Amino acid sequence: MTAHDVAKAAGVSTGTVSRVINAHPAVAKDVRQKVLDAIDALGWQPNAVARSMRTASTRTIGCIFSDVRNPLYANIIQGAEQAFAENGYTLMVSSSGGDSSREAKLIQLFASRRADGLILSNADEDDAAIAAALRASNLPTVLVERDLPIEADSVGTDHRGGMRRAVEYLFSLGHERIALITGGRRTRAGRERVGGYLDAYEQAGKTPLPDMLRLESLSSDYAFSETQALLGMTVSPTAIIAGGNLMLAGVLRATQMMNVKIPDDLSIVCSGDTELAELATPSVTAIRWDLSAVGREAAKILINRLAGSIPSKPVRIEVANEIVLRKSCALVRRG
Amino acid sequence: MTAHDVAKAAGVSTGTVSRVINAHPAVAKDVRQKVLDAIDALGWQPNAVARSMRTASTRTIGCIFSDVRNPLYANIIQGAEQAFAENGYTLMVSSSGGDSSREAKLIQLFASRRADGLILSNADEDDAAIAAALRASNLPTVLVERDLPIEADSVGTDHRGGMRRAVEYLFSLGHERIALITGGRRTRAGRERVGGYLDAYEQAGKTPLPDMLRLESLSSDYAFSETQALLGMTVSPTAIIAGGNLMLAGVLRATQMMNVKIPDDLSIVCSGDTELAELATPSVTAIRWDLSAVGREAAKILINRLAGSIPSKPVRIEVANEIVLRKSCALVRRG
DNA sequence: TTGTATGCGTTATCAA
DNA sequence: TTGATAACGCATACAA
Repeated sequence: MTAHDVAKAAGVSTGTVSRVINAHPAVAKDVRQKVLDAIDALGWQPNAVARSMRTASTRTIGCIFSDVRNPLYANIIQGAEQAFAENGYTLMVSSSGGDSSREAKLIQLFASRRADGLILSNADEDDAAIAAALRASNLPTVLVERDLPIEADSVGTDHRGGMRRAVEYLFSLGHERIALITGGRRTRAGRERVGGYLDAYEQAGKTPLPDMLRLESLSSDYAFSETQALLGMTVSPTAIIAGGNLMLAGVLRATQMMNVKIPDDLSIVCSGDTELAELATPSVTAIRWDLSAVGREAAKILINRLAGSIPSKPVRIEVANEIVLRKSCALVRRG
Repeated sequence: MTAHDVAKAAGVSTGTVSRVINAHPAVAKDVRQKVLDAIDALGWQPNAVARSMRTASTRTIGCIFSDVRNPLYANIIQGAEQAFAENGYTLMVSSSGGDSSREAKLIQLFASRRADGLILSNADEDDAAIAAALRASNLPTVLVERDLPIEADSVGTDHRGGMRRAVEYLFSLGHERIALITGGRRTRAGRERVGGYLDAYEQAGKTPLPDMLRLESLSSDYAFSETQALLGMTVSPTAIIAGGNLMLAGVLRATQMMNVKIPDDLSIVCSGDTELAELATPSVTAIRWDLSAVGREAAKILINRLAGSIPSKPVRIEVANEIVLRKSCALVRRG
């Protein structure tokens, strides 16, 4: 079933069929109707592959994240998909498992599939192979929570400000020994979180104990083991910040196992709001932002960029965050 | 940059270039090397669109779920993606928002994009437009947790058995008034859950009170309002089963708000294990199964079907489930 | 073993 | 306003 069949059925040429489905103005009304009737009768749909071949556009966007199961990325994907779908784009998604070399391969894969653009949140900003693959692919790219040495648009949230306010809030409750468990040292998001933490200490004229910083991984398991280690110290933290939305689970597993009373013995704040934070007992104070909006903004930028309707200078969008006060934080115990 | 450029650089014809990248045996070793060198030097990658045009295969699979943010689907997608990626397939994902007419459009979209196959978990099995679109598309399809009047492979878990065992477990604790809050009446999964519940009652020679069944929606909000309604009844349930993995949050919101003591005042079981079930206080007994395996099995079936290595008769795979006993269930209070 | 030539189903250019 | 025709980049049948 091709445009040729439709043309024959409607008694016109394939060119006219093409003009009709592409809403070309120069088609007589009655001819147009004849073609539409034939399309209906035959149930023809244009072959998108052939169309892509001719137009050099697939209306397809490649998405690369470490893991689509992470609600952080699932929400971003959902927001992006909605905006893209409204504009006739389809999303190809892939999980890299946080493997940088796989990410480079995926960039090449999407390039060979002739995606029109890319949404990328890669594992390691310092891996030159990623930037190189991106440059070689020549694909318009929106980075999510990342910074790379290429000309690319980017979207993210203000992790630095959010973390600074979280620490300041804990200061206001009298906490001084605030542990930060997080990862992503080689990503903008990770660096900003640590930066915000240090900013708060510096502005308050305080110095954090170095062993309060646990910066090696964003995994739940890491949060679990580091929480145990922190709480086992002779000078242990009075508050823990879980800087990554998978980590609260690990912190809670550890505190439940060790029978630590929240917030009496320990205050907890997490970065990234989840149902777990809301419904845990006690509920957990969180740094929250609109994840769908991150995806939506990324999509909007890419759509506009592909339409040529924004200047070549890279665009940066920051989605605001806020602290949701719940019941996991209390005044630090004296003595 | 095309195969032509590579051919010129290597001093061969495009046919030879094609044979090299497709591992055709009839290529001399030295010629092969020359071509590989040229490919390397030029950094050429075959255009997948042109290749698809010629081979009538895109090595692309369309995925249609109600919402990729639902961990149920996110996990399935992840499992499927892994198996597909290993076989050179790329996933196109889309969320329908549970809108049947959008699902039909998505089926057509993926058909026009010439996906090689489909993974589908649609909202309403009774909507004839879905089956019609599927038949018209002629795409090999694997249904996930669904049954449709078409010849299609399917994957799912044993909801009937899982639910039956959950009810039997509650019987063993002395519960008689067990409420079931769930939805998906027009899906296999939903019907099986209700079937399992009724099976258990029948086998025990008991009859459930009709108002213990709340079967209108799988949403968290529905679970919230129905839990409130159930607990407000004069003859209220002593146990609630949340039959859908988004629903536990709604049940917990309601019980927390109403200050209901779990498990003293009420026992809870949920279908679909989550971090929330594990880490809530008390932890919640759950019907659990391997979600990635569901996606992986769906992918395997499709891969084999596309390779022509399975018989035309539809394949059905059932992933086993089990009940994880936690602390949300107790002996029913007498008096 | 290799090259040549054709066609996949569109869109777009050019002529009529 | 419409039709004929030439690409798009690859894979493959056929010829050599």
